[in-house]
Amino acid sequence: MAKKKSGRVTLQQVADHAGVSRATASLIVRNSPSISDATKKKVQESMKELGYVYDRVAANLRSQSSSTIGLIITDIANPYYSELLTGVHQKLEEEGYTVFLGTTFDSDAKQDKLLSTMLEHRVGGVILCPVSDNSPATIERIRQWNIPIVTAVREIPDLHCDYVGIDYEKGVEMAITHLIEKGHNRIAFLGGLSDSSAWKKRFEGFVNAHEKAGLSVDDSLIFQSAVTREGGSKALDESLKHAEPPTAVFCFNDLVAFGVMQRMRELGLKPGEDMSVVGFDNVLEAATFYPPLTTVEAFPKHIGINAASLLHERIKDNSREEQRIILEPELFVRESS
Amino acid sequence: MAKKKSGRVTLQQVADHAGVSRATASLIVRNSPSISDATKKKVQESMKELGYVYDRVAANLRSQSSSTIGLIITDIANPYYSELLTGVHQKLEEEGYTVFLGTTFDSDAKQDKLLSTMLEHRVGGVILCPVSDNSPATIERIRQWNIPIVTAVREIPDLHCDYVGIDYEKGVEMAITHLIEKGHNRIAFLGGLSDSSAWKKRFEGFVNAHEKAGLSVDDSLIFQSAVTREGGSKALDESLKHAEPPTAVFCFNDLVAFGVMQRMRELGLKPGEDMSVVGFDNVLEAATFYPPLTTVEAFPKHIGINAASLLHERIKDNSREEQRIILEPELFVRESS
DNA sequence: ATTATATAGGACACCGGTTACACATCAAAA
DNA sequence: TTTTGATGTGTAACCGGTGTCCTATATAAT
Repeated sequence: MAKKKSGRVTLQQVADHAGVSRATASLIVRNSPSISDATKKKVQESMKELGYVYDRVAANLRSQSSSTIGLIITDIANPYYSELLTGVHQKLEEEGYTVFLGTTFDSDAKQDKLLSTMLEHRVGGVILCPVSDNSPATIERIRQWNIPIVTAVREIPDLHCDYVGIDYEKGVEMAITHLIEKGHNRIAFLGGLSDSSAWKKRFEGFVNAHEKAGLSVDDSLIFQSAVTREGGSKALDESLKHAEPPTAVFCFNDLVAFGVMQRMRELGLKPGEDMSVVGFDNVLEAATFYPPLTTVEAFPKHIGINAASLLHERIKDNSREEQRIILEPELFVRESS
Repeated sequence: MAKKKSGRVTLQQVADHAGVSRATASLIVRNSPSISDATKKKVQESMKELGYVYDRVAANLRSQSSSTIGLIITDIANPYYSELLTGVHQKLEEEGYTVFLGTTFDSDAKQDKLLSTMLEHRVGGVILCPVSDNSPATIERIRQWNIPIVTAVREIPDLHCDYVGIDYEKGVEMAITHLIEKGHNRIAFLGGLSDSSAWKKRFEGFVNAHEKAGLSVDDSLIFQSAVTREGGSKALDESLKHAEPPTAVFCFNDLVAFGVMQRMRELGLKPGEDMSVVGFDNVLEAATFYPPLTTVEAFPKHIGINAASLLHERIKDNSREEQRIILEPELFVRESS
């Protein structure tokens, strides 16, 4: 928060310099058609000469509009989110929005604060990748503000708003079915926390695939952990302590899978040979990891683009029917399985 | 850009509801000491009841201040920048700033547009990771605006402003000296474009290390490429066409090194055995790649934190002496060499 | 009782734009 | 000649806060 006695050139100064009124100058910056070419040119020259910089903030204040949107994600260190961010940026910059970025590190409190801050900054709307457990208070606040909002990646239960995500259940089912077809029947589920909705959806897919193959799920092969490389490493250790260790592991996401595979190598195990590993997300690194990771493409960039489009639509008409876009996942089989 | 006939609650409404003047209410949101506890409480209750949201934009307009800063980077897909971003965020959120993010993809035109947009949004200052070649026009514009600005990662020649970076020359020298000590004397330099200042600095380090060891640099072992995985892959191919191929390669950065190592495996070569590879940056992935990459730590997060601090200082006093912070690089020897 | 000094709160202009509306000018239509 | 309408520009209020200055009341000091 800082003071800046800026020597900012104002529209008034431009108008004075060009010998017109401020209103006329204003019409020119917004290139209104009802201005003669002569005055237009005259004023534009004054602008250049004085080094005029348009003040979008003042303009937005008066016109009750906004040219910014907020993007709230959980962690930029996760390439999944940086790809999503790329998608959002790409789409919204086309539309002339500038993006406020905030990261929650999966903390509800932080998310709450970010939402407030962004509102205070008059964002036109928000794309929110919610934390894993949202307090009812947060949900209530969002609902009351009635600001254009699109959730992405994770859905907030009970909050009815636009949403973009993929069919996690189906994605996991594809991955597990693939492992079962490869002959595995003791498949572990590593990583994630079972109280998050993201985990629950994945788990349903996990169960479905087993059921369709006539197998039953062994609950003792479920190992929760933080959704990080380190979490994956620890979860693997736990799973290997099992009396009858799994022959294949499904990881909550690619980050966890990387941790698992790294740990396997440390223990002298070869991913893909001694044990199959599949991940979820298909971040760029998945294809270049050694061995390349079998994983489910989760289209982060597409999610970003779609979320941006939905937000743009909603900003134009906040009362329209709410929309959900669920992208179809895709399995990429590589050498880790 | 969107219109929103917001049902925003204003300070006036709060004041009316509480039976005080707008000015008094204003003093309360800024918790001025000269307000009695009774009225303070009364007004705060009105705020809660009406669901008042502070309008930082209007406040900033009047007080000629800003609570936002702009961060301009070249590419979020590069983990180096996402780590830098994390550092910036961490520091500036402490100070109460909100961050506008923009990515240039190394295009001067895009950078120019982003700078304008951010100025129009009244940012209090900008942290700029400049594109590799800045047009003189851009430089002149930045200079004229006289806005608090800190450059990071790359320096802009002729633009005198605060800067945070590392000692690239020394970093490369450490890496090359390491290779020479391992017995290599035909070392290739892969990736990057020789007209960027970042490339030139690295090259100086490359030359210095050779000179100190009494070796001469073979210009035919320099292969430029885009600073991406694909670029690295192609550069490696080129280098292998050489009549007398190198026994070790130095890569412009880790991304290039990953491309190089991936390509090596495709060709049946083992990084670290058939050919040594070193990178630059030490992104998180470097330690978990297979084989783990020998590389020079470039402290992106620290750069971010330092840049944020410098910017904060400069915003407080734009006329102070310009500062440069050059961090010392550090070599991480791993299995790729 | 009178003056001095805080203390609490109000009135009003202002930040840099936009907008509704009024007004002047000039050409074409009646 | 008067009316009509289109075109181009000015006037003044307004967006939602902050800053400056001023007044009313209470308390303390003389």
